[in-house]
Amino acid sequence: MPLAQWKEAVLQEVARACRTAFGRDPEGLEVGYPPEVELGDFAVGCFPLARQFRMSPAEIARRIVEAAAPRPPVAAIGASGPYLNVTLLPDHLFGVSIAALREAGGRYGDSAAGAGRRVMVEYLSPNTNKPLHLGHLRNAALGIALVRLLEATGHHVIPAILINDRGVHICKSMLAWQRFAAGATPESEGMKGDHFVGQWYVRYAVEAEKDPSLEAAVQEMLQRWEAGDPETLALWKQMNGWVYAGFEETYRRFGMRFEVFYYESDTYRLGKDVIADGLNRGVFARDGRGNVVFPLPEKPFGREKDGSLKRVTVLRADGTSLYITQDIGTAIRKVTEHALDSSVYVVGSEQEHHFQCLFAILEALGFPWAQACRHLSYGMVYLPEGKMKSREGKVVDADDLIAGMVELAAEEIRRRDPEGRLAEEEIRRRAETIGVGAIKFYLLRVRPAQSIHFDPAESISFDGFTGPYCQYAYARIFGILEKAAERGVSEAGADFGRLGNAEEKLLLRHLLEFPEEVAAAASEFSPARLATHVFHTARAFNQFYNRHAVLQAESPALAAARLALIHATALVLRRGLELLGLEVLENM
RNA sequence: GCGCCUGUAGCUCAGCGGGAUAGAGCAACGGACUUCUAAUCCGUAGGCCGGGGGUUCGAAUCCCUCCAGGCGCGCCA
Repeated sequence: MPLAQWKEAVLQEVARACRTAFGRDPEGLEVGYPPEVELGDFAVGCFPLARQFRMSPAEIARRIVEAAAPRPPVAAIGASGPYLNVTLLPDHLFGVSIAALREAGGRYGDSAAGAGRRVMVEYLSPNTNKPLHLGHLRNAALGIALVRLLEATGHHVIPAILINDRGVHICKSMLAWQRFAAGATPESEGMKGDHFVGQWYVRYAVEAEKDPSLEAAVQEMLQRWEAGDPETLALWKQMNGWVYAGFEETYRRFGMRFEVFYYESDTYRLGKDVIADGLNRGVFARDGRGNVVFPLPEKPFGREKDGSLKRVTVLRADGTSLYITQDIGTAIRKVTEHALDSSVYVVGSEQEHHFQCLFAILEALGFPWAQACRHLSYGMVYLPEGKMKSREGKVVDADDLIAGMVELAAEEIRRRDPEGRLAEEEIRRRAETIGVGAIKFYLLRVRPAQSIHFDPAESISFDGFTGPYCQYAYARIFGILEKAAERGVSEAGADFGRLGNAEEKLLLRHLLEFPEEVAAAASEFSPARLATHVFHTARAFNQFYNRHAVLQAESPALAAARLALIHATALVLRRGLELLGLEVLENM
């Protein structure tokens, strides 16, 4: 981590000057950056020293500068009010940093904070009665990025999905198909399986409006399903099979990957034994109606109006289970089957209370890993008209959105290739990477806690703070590297002492900060933080690119140094985008 | 009623373990392609950082309070 090394060098040099000036080591100093790169590479505010030396920070800064006798890698220390601005020798700063970065290669930015820890990340909980929508894509984008971020920080990550494949809602599409489809299949209709089934779910709602008796028929079907009626199970399996085939396509296209699939039809019976055991041990209690309840600790949950502890019902009096019953069972099953240290749930913020309860219960049951479990909560995705409601048909379908974005990207590619040199296959390949990347970046660029107001016009933009902007910067660098090879320009003989203009310094700073940003994004569960940094890096490159020539630089030694700098930039952009779940293109 | 989240430029957002003149992107206006890809860059304009109080040498950032919006608050999932 070269950045830590530079900061340490800065602190040591400041400390040395401080000893000369005051005869004592400074305490509590931190290294930051000056507001303008021209002022220096690093900055140290002298505020913490005011108490120590009983002097104004500005006066302390002045005296330290007076006493400074900079040694490599420090080139100069200047004072600006209460701040010390430290400039490093460019051949050290650029040379060492770039060498370290190139050495790390595709693993630059990785760390070992989570080494040895096994964590399951569960994301996306689709229902098998309708296709995925925009909300699922936000969930997926966050899940994909979180998996990669945790891996980059040394965790062993097991990506998992929980599929809601049973219940009344599933029976509705089954019933509608049975009554009205006349044997139609996805194949016969030429439809993607999940869309095909979703169509019958919608049809049910339409028909139930006209014929209230369908409600009872659905309940009956659910009972047959629970009783294990072979015919019902066969239909259920067939229709779910169609849906899974459709989902598979969307998973693949959006880059979702799951190692473990949990099905609610398997897990919905779990948890009862644990609850019985907890009841015996006094973790749970029975309320007046015979329900098994868990009294929520006052600390985070507060109390009821009457002063009693709030509680959640974990098992109904009649012994039937609830959502949380099976979640308790599934959580334990996950840990025991995969030897986990912790479990992460990527689920919408409307379930925050549910997960707080779940974790509190697991902790009360005495599971040591409960404290390490986390809920990555994210806000809603609103459409211009309001919240997405699948039953009202006001949704943005995931497949439609992806296809639309890919098509827009293809149009843009064709517009930039008026002579039609690109093969159709190549256009499609690029459009896929750009279109999907645009969606992912759009969904990741704001903090998870923020709700997203989906703006169709803005979401299809490829300019500014977008995925394609970052991908474009990478492609530009790749173009230069390609041309360098053609022209026989290499990085050999690079003189890093010639680097150091404002654009180069700013770019290098972003490269140096990358590892910290990756670590922070992982520990804060905030891919948005990394998205911002990748964008800033791409922008810093574009600014450099527009002002300075690489291959046509004033001297071969400078050209070689710049080549090394942009090569390092490409590595950071690629890795950063990769951690966000985006792919890069060598040509756009 | 209670809990959590959110409130920063016309719009969408970043910054919020306090520190130099509050930053982007979009939209608007004006510039830059004979030169490594203009999906780019530069410039102009646009802010009582929701209101009020407090802590501090210093507050968008910490504390209190109020206002507005969202989500949730045992026996739905």
